Amino acid sequence: MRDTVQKREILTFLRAKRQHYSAAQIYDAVRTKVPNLSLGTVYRNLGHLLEDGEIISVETSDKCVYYDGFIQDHAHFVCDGCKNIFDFPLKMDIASEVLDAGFSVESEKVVYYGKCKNCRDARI
Amino acid sequence: MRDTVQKREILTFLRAKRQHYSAAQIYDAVRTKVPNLSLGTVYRNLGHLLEDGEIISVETSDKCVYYDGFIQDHAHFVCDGCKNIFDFPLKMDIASEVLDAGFSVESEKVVYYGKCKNCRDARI
DNA sequence: ATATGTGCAAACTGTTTGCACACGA
DNA sequence: TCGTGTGCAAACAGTTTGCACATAT
Repeated sequence: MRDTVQKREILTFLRAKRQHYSAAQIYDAVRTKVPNLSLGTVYRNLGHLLEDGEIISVETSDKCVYYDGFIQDHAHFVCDGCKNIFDFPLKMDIASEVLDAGFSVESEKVVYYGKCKNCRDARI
Repeated sequence: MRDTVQKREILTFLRAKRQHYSAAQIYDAVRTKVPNLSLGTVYRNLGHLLEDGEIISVETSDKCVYYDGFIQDHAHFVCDGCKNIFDFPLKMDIASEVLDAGFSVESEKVVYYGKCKNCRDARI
């Protein structure tokens, strides 16, 4: 896997803040650094980075995938109100039945849905 | 919410087996009962059923959503090899930090990724 | 030098929607 | 009857891909 400006800037952007971005948001942001970046390139790089485990993805009920440069195990909370995604620690044991069944677990995703404090208080 | 043949057959189909189906698979299957069913109707009904909590959805890394008529809390295991989705018990405490933060959790989704026993043995 | 990445645009795929008609209550 | 659901087809949005060119190694 070759080292290109595009890939480097995408990864730098995703690592800069502990937030979660769609491909389109990444495209818009990174284009300020790499003006004629194309969306196809964003998708291709996100694919590579996912495969290499340099980023993770969050599938919400939303129609698009969100990407996360913070790759330590953690759970996500998706707010029904403001649609923000929050990180939370993950203290979870893989159900022993999975291992008993002879399955090998490579990764796990935990997503909570509900209302964050702000939206709950504001009744959004 | 009105009681229609289409809705009833979709729900019956999803409840018949403890499996997970895409909208297209549901469409194909239910069309044997309701010959001129349309895919739009399938999507509209899946939307209603989800809202009413009569079914749940599983977002895998796949591009389409899978629907599940078994709605007791449980985790899903998505096999990288055969792409099958398996059910497992969910024994998980919501991270206390979520509640401490004043967030209200309405639902949670836990998905494991890896290889099921067959695919692991067969090295698929 | 050469294989891999890029930009661009077109293609693809799952999903949504507007409309006229059908049907459940 | 009247409001909601349906079938159909077209529209949509996110994502993928083929191609010719560029670039990292």
